[in-house]
Amino acid sequence: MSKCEQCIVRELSSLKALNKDELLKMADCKTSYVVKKGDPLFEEGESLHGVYCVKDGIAKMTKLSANGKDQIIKLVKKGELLGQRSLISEEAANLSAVAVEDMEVCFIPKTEVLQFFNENNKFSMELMKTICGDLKEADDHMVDMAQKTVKQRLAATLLQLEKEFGKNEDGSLHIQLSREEIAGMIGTATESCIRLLSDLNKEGLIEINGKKIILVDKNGLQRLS
Amino acid sequence: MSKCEQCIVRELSSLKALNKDELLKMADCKTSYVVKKGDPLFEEGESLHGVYCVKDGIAKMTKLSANGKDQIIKLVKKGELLGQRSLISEEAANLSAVAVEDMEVCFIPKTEVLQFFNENNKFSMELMKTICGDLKEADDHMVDMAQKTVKQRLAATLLQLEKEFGKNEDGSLHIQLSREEIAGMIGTATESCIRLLSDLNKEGLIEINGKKIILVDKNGLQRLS
DNA sequence: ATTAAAATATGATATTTGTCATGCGTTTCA
DNA sequence: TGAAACGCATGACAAATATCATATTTTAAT
Repeated sequence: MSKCEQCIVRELSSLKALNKDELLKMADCKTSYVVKKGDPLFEEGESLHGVYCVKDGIAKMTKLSANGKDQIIKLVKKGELLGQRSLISEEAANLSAVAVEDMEVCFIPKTEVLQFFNENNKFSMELMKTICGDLKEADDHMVDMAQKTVKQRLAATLLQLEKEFGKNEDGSLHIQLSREEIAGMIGTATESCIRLLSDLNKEGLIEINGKKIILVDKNGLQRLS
Repeated sequence: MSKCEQCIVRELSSLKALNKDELLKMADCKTSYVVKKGDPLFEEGESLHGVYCVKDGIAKMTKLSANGKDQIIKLVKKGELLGQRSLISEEAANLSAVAVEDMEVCFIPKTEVLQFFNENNKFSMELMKTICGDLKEADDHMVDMAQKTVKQRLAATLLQLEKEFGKNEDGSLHIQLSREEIAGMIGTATESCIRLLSDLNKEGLIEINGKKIILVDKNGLQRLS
């Protein structure tokens, strides 16, 4: 069992507020998993018995809409925690979490997290700030959803993907999503998404090579969004 | 200065977790306001120095979009708190709060709320649960925004308005919003909103008498949404 | 290596939604 | 009290987006 004390990604989440004793305790009760691309960590409606700390890889948080399409609410990357809200609310998961690329995660049981939460003020404050940040983001996102065109949302999403997940040496987005997933992020039909990507390509704002997408004219994309 | 101890609306929010001493302390430092319909409590970008407790009336939380339209994120009614997120995040307000009808509110300074938050575990837990609830709602709302048609969102919104704010003796919605405000809730153009209300009227699902709206066929609306 | 399945791409078309113009009744206020 | 501003309503049209069909390419499985 690896030591949480030496785990770097811990520094990126609320867990950075934990002290040495708490880290030792956590190392004792956590379990590590590997989750393959496409596999779920948990499903909407499931009741969670702890939180997941993402050591590596990326997950998408999705919700199934009435018409059968998966809407992607948020992408979660290395260092972030999954399932915090359900834990606090004492409710079943509102969203599903599915690996977008192979992941390494640690599962930390509910009892431990709640104990840290109750006994370590700094930790609870950090956790709250994270959730408040999610709320702000969700509100902002909602305005975009309601008021921007699909093309504007696509441009904004591409910029966000590069900013949040970086790019490869060849300049292409590091995170590789299917067209269907991109459509699920911006809230549109897959065909529309493909079509608009083609448009952006023709307009010289991006460059498409199969699954690889390069943002050629970021200022242009910014102006568009 | 009225006593918080005897204030009924307090029971409806996280403030119900406060003990007698804390309530006495709060009564000492709070200030009461009357806010007229259309007047703002605070504006997006402003930094808040406390939270507002709504004693009576309704406020809309809005965000101005790039194209100049006000998107309504949430309606806040008697018993709810305003500005909690900004307080925890230590950030400027992300949304504006404007009275939709005449309001009575109490302002509670930041220092007090933070002290309760740090010293009263039950209070902080309640506050967190409220914010978690807001987050869940925002996520759900986002899916609707992305995947439902304007008409479906209108139907859902009308049902929500009746459920949340009740109806008058004549069966009409108690809360009176302008067409522009309803459009701002569902994220569409005012004209589209008016047109779809007319449609629902013609289809016999609702009945319109000027500003009064009666939900005639709630099952029908439910099916639609 | 070959076939089946899935993802990507594009055209044609229907539907939804936004925009602009205009009219009418109410409210506001100088 | 009369003009101006505003909210509501509707038509005409344009633009955005979804849907259906079909082809091509890529990926996965046997």
